[in-house]
Amino acid sequence: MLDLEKVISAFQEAGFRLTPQRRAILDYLASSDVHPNAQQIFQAVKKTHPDISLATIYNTLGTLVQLGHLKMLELEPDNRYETNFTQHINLICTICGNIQDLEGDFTISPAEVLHQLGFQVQDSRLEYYGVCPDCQARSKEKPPGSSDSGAPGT
Amino acid sequence: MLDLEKVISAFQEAGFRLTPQRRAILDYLASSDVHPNAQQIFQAVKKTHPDISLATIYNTLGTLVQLGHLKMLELEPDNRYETNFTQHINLICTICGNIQDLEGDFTISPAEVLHQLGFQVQDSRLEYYGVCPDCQARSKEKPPGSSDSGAPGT
DNA sequence: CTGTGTGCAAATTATTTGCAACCCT
DNA sequence: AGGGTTGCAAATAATTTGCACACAG
Repeated sequence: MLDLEKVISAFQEAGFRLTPQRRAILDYLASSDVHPNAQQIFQAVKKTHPDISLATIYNTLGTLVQLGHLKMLELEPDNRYETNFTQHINLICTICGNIQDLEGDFTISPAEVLHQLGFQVQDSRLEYYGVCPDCQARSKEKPPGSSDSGAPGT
Repeated sequence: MLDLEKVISAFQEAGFRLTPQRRAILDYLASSDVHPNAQQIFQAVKKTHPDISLATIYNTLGTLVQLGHLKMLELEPDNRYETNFTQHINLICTICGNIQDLEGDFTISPAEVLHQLGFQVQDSRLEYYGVCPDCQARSKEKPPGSSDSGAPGT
């Protein structure tokens, strides 16, 4: 899923070093099709880097999210990360916790999902993230680059 | 948004008491069109019940979620709650944090959202929660009502 | 050398839990 | 009286941060 080469070059172009720890995290993300949380990544990377700390995991994940190569899925009780940036649906099993990607647009109905994949939809959640009209207007008042602009971050 | 009478009777039919604290929380939820988090509810209810504790807020919210009258929105850095159970889209502004409900089905495109509401979509998230095929098969092996059935939860 | 990145440990924050007192029925 | 409910405080747990050392450019 994660394009290792692209991420590595983007990483370095942005002025970040590709340390062994970061490389190991990237390798894990590139090799797995799961939607891991920080702990899972930590445990996996510890096998080859026993001294790595959770802080490094979080640092690297944060950097990857900033660079746009990783997406954070806010899911109780912790956050999970995914490398799939296509418009897709996450099918989340409320019993086993498994998350499956369903490629395609958003127009597929729960009934179709059940018919095609056997996934029984009980609930759904759709969110659009962006800039509301008020904040758009507000950003036009002050030219961008004013002193106190809050970080628009994700 | 929240149907006070319905919730109150459901509350009592389920064997829960309608205490003044719970009543105050319900009143707040019924009166506001925001998607509050626990802290906001806490602060609001404290005005009339200065001694109320956060634990009571969480208890009540949990009960309401169980009874199906409240929906938890997992959003960093904390959870928010909404009373809107219709199929709708949450428009979340990444600058001011405001959340607006957009009624309707899921087929409206980001371009349409921008055109109709002026909300500039940067990212989206769609999740279907339910039971995956494996877990469906597993539940058929043991007749329902076996000893260890995990709570399917939200 | 210089500064980025790391590991460690402490700090922060949201949420949960144990428990004694309380109040409704 | 009795059990659900509360407030308080302590416990959990995920994530962030401060800092000194390590290492790469």
